[in-house]
Amino acid sequence: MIRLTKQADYGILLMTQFARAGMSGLLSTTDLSTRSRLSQPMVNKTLKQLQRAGLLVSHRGVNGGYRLARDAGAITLEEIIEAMDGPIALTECHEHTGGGDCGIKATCPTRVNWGVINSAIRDSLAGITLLQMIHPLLGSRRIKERVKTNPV
Amino acid sequence: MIRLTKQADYGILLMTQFARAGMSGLLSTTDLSTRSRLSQPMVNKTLKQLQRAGLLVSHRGVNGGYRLARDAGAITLEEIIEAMDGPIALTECHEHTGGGDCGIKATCPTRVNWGVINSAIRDSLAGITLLQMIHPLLGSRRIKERVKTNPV
DNA sequence: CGGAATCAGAACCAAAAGAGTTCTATTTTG
DNA sequence: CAAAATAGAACTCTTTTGGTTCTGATTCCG
Repeated sequence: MIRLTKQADYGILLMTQFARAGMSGLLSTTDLSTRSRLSQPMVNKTLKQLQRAGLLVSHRGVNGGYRLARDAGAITLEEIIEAMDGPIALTECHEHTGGGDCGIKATCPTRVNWGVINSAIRDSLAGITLLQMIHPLLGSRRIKERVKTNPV
Repeated sequence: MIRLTKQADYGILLMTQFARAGMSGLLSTTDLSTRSRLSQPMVNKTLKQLQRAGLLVSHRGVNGGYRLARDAGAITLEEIIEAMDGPIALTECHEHTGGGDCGIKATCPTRVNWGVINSAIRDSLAGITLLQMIHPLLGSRRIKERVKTNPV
């Protein structure tokens, strides 16, 4: 089953909370834990990962918390998912990071197609911003139209 | 990490072998095991799943084997992947089969977007046929162009 | 200055999923 | 009937995922 991990799901959920709070909204782990009904340790872990990926900035100490590192319109689903789950690539031989090598890379006849497929999927996710996620009707109408008129 | 399971990978690999053999090519488990360097039990398991999904037809008995149920141009990656891995849906609440229900389905603000994203990905995979997979340069040039001019 | 609140990072454990093998039918051919 | 092949299920081992816990560092505020 091709599916996002729960981690990535949580990441997106929490990021939309930040998006609603705006650039200046500083939210702590406990804030978000009550808002999202996720356990505090889970929220904590997730936020730390998003911070390490540069999507959130942190402020320690009393009254600390996290806030968006960039405007919600400049953060895409692709970034959030990659921050949580690692590179998006359906096949190992096409990871961005270039790790896998199946041995027949140079001559593999289907390799070229996989590259295209992977980037199609990445582009789909890179085309959705946090801002669009919190304005579903507006965002999706635009996307739906594009998809309908331009099937891959 | 968003990734195909090995099962799906094997499924695609074996299906391309059938595509090369043509509609009338009858291949047995042992044939494919030697061709693909996969273990015989693994090939066996994979082919059985593809048969159950209606992508291959089987012939039992001596000199038996499998062959394509349809023309290679009429079989898509989406079908193969769904046959092996189950429904393609990044989020549980959007499975084709309508299983998951998170409880806030009716009001979930990001639900609409996920539907769009999922179908964009499904469409990407439904747009690639087995025939295109065995003619990589031809197939991918066409797709690449579409993707470039029409980002989702 | 000291304690409380908050983030940082790593280690750890249990549950679930994935990968692969084995075993027992059933069907077909010669 | 024997051999060759698929059909289907069960089973084990490993890896991944989901989640918690523990220790340490930083900042604010009385």
